[in-house]
Amino acid sequence: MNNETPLSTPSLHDEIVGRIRDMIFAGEFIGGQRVPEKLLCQQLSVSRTPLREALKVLAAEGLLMLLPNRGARVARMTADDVDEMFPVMGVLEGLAGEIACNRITDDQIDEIRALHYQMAAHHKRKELAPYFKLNQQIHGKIFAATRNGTLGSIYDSLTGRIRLARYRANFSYERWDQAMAEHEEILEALSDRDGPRLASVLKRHLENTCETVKE
Amino acid sequence: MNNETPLSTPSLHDEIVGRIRDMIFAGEFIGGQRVPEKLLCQQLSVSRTPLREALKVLAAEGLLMLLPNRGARVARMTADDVDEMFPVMGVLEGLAGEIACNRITDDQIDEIRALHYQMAAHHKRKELAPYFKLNQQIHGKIFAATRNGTLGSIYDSLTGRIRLARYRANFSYERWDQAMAEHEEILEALSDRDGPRLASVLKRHLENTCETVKE
DNA sequence: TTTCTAAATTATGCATGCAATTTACCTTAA
DNA sequence: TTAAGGTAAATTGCATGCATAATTTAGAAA
Repeated sequence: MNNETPLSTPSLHDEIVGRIRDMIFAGEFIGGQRVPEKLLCQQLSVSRTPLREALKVLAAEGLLMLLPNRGARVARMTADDVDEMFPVMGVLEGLAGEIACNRITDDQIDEIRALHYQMAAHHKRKELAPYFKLNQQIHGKIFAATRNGTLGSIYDSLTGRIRLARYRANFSYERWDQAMAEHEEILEALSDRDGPRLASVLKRHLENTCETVKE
Repeated sequence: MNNETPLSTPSLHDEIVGRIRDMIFAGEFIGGQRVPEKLLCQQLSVSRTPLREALKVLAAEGLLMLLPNRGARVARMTADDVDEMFPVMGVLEGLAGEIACNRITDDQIDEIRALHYQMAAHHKRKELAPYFKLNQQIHGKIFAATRNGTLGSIYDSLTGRIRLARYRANFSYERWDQAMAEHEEILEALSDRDGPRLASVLKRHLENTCETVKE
């Protein structure tokens, strides 16, 4: 028994859900291959019951496929799936932009501005990974500023599933520069609290992202 | 052991999820009161393991609240929750209208037309329950016509949660007439495959619905 | 050597049992 | 009579065990 982490008292299965989710995002079992319960039990040092409960939840989230009597597989995202998701993301981002402009506080704008400049620095130095992380945080903060939990959780779920698609296929520096320019505009629209403009920039920005993701 | 229903072979917990969902929608345990596992086990004649798996899934869907060591409760929808959900529904309906107009087949329009006239008949006779059912089916068919599973499942999830709110508070016949008129327009726009118009009608229609639901 | 079949192994689905936490009840004191 | 405390019952969380379905492996025939 290795004590990787104590797995503190409150609700073990929730903890497990989070851990497996992280493992999925870390790409630990890509390829849509079978994930034996026993193996996960050993890795997380829990028994099968809470593990199986966690698998059900993750399947409901769309991160896993559960085939009856045939175990769990990481959901594989097809190009069609991604095509389906982007228009939905588009209207959600647009709505988030509108609402955020009405509700965001000055402090929140400052936070986003800070992240933005950090991100710009990473862009300048062509540091892709930290750029992506900041990018994600900024979009997350915009959704947080809407103070609409429903909107936020749907967005999180969609971005999570999109992360399953192994992308950055035909990534180009040109597109990256474009994305960065769009982010400048996003920050401007947000500072001006110009809802319609923010919505339209976000939508355009997403279409750009979509093209990048879709190879 | 009563054999209420055979619970056929393929995946018991899925069956349970569906059944409990139906029970929730049927309003069997409203009020946000504790739902003892044992009781459900008896009612569904299953053991606790698959039942608990089902509860986790329903909690992930947002239909149940799971308090650690304190059992499951039906999620109670506050007015704020509904306020959050409607703008999201709005953009989703709008998007669905746009996409549906591009993709819907003549046969699908005919199906919706048939449902529409049935619904109109129920409206004329002031038969509320069948009206609601048809209404729901029509909106469902519009989403189905988009052939966008992501969009459809998010919509289903939201409508499901809205159904938890005990509404028809200040229902008025005037509003009902208005809703019916909007449905006429919906059918027209769909027949003309006029995406922007359909999107705008659906949005207006939803705002009307929203007012009705929110008392 | 290849392929088909069948047994053995493994994994999944569900039921049950035990420990821990919560809830209900009852006693006791103010 | 009410409030507080403690004990008992019930409920939840997790582990384990057994039955069934799936997969792998071994063997035999072509």
